[in-house]
Amino acid sequence: MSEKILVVDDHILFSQSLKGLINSLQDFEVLDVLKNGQELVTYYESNKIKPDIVLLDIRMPVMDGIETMEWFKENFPDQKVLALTMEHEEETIIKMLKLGCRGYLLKDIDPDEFRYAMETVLQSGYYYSNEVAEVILHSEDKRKDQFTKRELEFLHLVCSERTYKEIAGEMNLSPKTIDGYREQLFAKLNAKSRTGVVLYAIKNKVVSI
Amino acid sequence: MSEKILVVDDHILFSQSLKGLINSLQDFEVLDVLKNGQELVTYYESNKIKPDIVLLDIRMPVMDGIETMEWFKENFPDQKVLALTMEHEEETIIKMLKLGCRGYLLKDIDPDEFRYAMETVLQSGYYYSNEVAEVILHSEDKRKDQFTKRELEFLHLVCSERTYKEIAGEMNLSPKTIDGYREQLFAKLNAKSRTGVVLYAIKNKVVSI
DNA sequence: CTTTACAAGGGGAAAATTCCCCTTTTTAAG
DNA sequence: CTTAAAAAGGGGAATTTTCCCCTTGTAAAG
Repeated sequence: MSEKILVVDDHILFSQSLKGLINSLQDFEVLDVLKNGQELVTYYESNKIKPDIVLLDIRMPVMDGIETMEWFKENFPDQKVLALTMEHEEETIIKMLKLGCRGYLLKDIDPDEFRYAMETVLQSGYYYSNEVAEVILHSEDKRKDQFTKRELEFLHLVCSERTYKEIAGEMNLSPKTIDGYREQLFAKLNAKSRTGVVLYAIKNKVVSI
Repeated sequence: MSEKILVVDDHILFSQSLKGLINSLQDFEVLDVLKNGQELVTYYESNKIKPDIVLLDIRMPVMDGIETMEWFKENFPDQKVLALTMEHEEETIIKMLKLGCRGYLLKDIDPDEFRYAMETVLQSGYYYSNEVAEVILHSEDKRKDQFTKRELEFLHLVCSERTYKEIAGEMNLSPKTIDGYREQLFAKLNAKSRTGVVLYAIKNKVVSI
């Protein structure tokens, strides 16, 4: 009896190719190939066969992987979902895992490991590649470097063309306090200029533009 | 007689899946699957069968797609190469085409169109998807707003923690000249601070981080 | 109780950025 | 030929950012 797989990825060439590969694996068959989270919601809302595993990309238009995981958490919290993506950014990995994702696969995984990952999830419920395990291991450490509420507020304003004086006005603070926050961010981010802070914030997706 | 394809992509799951799909197409067969430009150079330097088409990803470690195209231009200028990538950044598209790439495929192409693209390249030499054709059509317009060579050089250095004085040293210019360039960028980008310039450059993917 | 973290703030000044007024030379397009 | 663009650069100064030295008060944890 075949394990049923649903593939959700907007890169059609990839998803169709992957369908071929999965169908060539003994014990696995692809139920359908969907292009985004919205199509998946529609699929679940119709009386179609539910899959054993959902392979879910993250970067998709209309409804992305994170949003889709949020929907699963609320509607089908036990559905086994494996992220399958190029995104190896820590924040994304942690977020997906917290939302109940059973594993996180990068697209450079080889087909044997891919098959092993699916089998592991079906048997024990979770699969972590070495890279992802590293991220989880170090994520507790990283938490120590998180920003305070006020710092984060300041950081968002720093990533704009406002002068510090203007930022002080917006936050109802003295320019001297702003200078204090600037100093705190410099220390935390090992930055030596506002530009450095901005580059860090955007690069690490603390702030989006 | 089958058309011979070489797949160059570091995402193994994708490339192995794609191999399966291509091999399932009548008249096509995959010679080999390589992980980066360096592996491809090694392949060409050995006495192996040359492919009819190379499917080449851009973002790869060790030797990327651009570098690989440069190698082809110098060593096998007539080799038919199709870019196959997620990168829909205009600068990248133009660069690849200028280096002799016969077509530029995005990974959200469907398998039928994919097959048609390969057939078109084999027959007439070139294939452009609608999206890429748009880029080419508008790239002449855009050139009017493009940065000069020196401005671009400066812009990349601005998106760093170097002081203008340091940038002047790196570009072998006077700080007054740097100030001139700063002014030029401010005018072109309607910016009023270095932070504004940095935000624009990153947002519009003129500079990547 | 002490210590730490967070929030808010000060004095003073050096360094960096921005601004405002220009210049000359070379090259390419009309 | 003229004009515009690109490249390189200058004097001078105001504004902003960064730096270095601190402070107090509150809340939470040990």
